[in-house]
This record gives sequence, C-alpha cells and structure tokens, in this order.
Amino acid sequence: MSLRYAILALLAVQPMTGYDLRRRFASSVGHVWHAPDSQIYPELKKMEHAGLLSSTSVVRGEHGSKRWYRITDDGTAEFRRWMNEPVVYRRVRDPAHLKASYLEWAEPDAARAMFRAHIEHFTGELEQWLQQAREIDGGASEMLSSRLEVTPANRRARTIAFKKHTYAGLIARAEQEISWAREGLALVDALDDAED
Amino acid sequence: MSLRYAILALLAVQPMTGYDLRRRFASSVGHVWHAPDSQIYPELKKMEHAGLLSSTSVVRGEHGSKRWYRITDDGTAEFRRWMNEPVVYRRVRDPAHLKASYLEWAEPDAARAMFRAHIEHFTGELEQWLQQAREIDGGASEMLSSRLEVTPANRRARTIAFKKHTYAGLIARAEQEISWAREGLALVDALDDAED
DNA sequence: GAAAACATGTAACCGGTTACATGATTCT
DNA sequence: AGAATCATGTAACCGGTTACATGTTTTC
Repeated sequence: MSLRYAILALLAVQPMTGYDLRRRFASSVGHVWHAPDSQIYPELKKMEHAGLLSSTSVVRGEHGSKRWYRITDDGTAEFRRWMNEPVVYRRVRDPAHLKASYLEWAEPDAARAMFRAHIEHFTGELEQWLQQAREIDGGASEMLSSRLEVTPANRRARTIAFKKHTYAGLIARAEQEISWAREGLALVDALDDAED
Repeated sequence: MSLRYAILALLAVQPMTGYDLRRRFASSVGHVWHAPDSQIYPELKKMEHAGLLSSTSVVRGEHGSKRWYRITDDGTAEFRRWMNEPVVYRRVRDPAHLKASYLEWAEPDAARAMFRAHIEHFTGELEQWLQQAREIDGGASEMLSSRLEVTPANRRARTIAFKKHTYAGLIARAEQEISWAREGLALVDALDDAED
C-alpha cells in the first residue's frame, strides 16, 4: 500500500490536483513507484475519506472545475509514522532472471534478443535516473526546489543528500543489469561458436 | 502470468506432485519467482484443464493419495513458445528506494534501521544465491543434475552456463544493494555529525 | 507417542492492469 | 479549426496475499 505514502510524500510539499499527481507519477516518483490514473483518483477519494487529505473544488474556465487536494495534519502524522517504520519487502518476482535461467530452451537469436531488450530496458531507466540526478545537482529539479522551499534551512542538506543517494543506487543498479546482459550476449555467442 | 511458465520449466524436467513443486518454489525457482501453495494447487488444476499438464492419482500408504503431474506435448510447446518470446517487464514498484528518497522525514535511528534491514535482507538473498552457485559449480545441485539427465549431451554446457550466468547476475545485484545501503548508513552518520 | 514432513486445498480480500469513456480548455 | 493538454473517472478482471482448514505418513 505504498501508493498512499507516495501520494502523501508529494502532497506534503504542496497541494495539487489529481492530474498534477498523475504527471509526477509519470516522471519523478514514477521512477520508484508506478501508478496509473485508474488507481490515483480512487485512492485520493479513499484518503480524503480516511481524513488524510482534504479537498476543495476550484472553478476552471467557463464550465470546468478541478479538485485541489491538500494533506491534513493526520496525513502528515501518518506519513511520518510510515517513514519511521521498517520497509516491507515484496517477494521476488523477476521475469527476466526466471527466463534467463532456462535459456537453453530458447533459440540463440531469441536469447540474444532477450539480452538486447534487457540492455535497452535498463538503458532507458538509466537515462531517466541520470537525468534526475543531473537536475538535482544543477538545482533544476522542479519538485526538489518546491520541497526545499518548505524545508527548514537546517534540513535542506539532508533532503538533497538522500535524494542523490537514492538515485545513485538506482543508477548503479541499472549499470549492473546492463553489464550482466552484455555478458549474456557474449555467452550466447561463445556457446554458438562452440557448437557443442 | 510467469507462475505458469515456472511450473512448466520444473515439470519439463520430471513429473512431480504439487507438494514437490511447492518445495522447489521454497528453494531453487523461489529465488527468482515466489509462489505460495494457495496459488500453486489451483494453477495446476487450471493448467491441466488447459491441456498443458496431465495428472494421475497415486496411492500413498493406507488411506492417502497424491496427484502426480506431468507436462504434455502441448505444455512443452507452450513453454518453448514463451522462452522465445520477449520478456514482459513489470512496472517499477520499489518500496525501499521510495522510502530512501524521503529519508529526511525519518528519525536518524529509523533511517539507520532501514539501511541495516536492507543489508540484512540482501545478505540473506546473497547467501542463498551463493549457495546455489556453489552447488552448480560442485555438481551438487539436485535440480540441475536431474535436468542434465534429460538434456542431450551437446546441450549440457549451455544449461550449466545459463544457470551460472543467472546466479552471477543475482549475486552482483545483491552485492550492489548491500554496498548502497552501507553508503546510506555512512551518509546518515555524516549528516548527524554535521548537525546542520 | 510425538513431532516432522507429506499432502491438498478454500475463501475473502486487495492491489494492480487493461480497456473504456467523456468532456473542457488552451495553444497554435 | 484542430491538436495538445487538462481533467476525472468507471468496470471487469486477474494475480497475489493472508488466513484458515484438515488429514496422513514417516521418522525419531
């Protein structure tokens, strides 16, 4: 149920509409926690019902309206409680490594395609994470800037440091996956040459 | 829906009961794909219904019985089809990194506890993967030995090589996570000393 | 005789996926 | 006028989790 806490984290910085949240899930937070809009809007309603958020309807243009969500004190307390609680780890469910461990069943070309797709997949992730890391370093991160505005001066260094550390970890992970897949490609070639 | 294919992979080696499969999911395959028994038994029934497996009831003791599942030709074909198909990647949903990126909200001791738990978590995984890798190298892997028995001689090198490569990747991943968490611990200490 | 291992499930629930559905506003 | 973006959902489905439930056989 981390979706709830990802939303609280975002709304702790500033009030937003569901649509704003949706965009954050498509970029910043989305790199560690994915959520489709079909999950975001209903969750916002549930959270308001639970007293973690409050909302106001704002007029937009002639006929339009939008709903502005803000975190309540209960919401902030709940987020802090979650932050001080241990992480709940998900069970392993790793389709790429599952398939990799039975690759002798695949055609050599399919095996190569699999590793190439793995490289592509993590190259994409890597680029996004590098981009985020660059934005943090350069002070160009919109989200982080807003966060720093509402962060007391003596906590800003922490905020930046933890963000950077997180992205460093994700970058290292992506690089590791890419080099593993490269080794895989070399392995397929070597086994093909051997024609054992 | 990889559970189905993990089951096919196991039954491609030898016929088994649901209980046998359950044990494999608690050890070997379980390291890349988790499944509880409440999922295994119903899935076996569905797979039999779909013609991928066939089963026979075997008498066990005086009153007991057990169901022996074997892969059908359709099952083998379906597994091979899946193996030649691209991997479907899951969306990111990473509770540890989600929390890590907002650690300035946590108490320093809770932050330390989080990183220590991360180290413990991946140390546990690492040990199991190293154990598997050692068994493969030493020829002591029960599952791999059975697989090699039903593998034509000219395919055995492949089978071993892909298994080893998979575990090498998992080991590298675990090591990376551990060193990231160690850096996290050092970071918390440094920020605490700075008392900014 | 007791404990460990063998053996097989059901039920309620929930988080997440996919597809569908609609309309307003702003920018070019 | 048309495209892009803003804005908000519903519905059916399914994979996975947690808890419950029960009985047999083998080993010590």
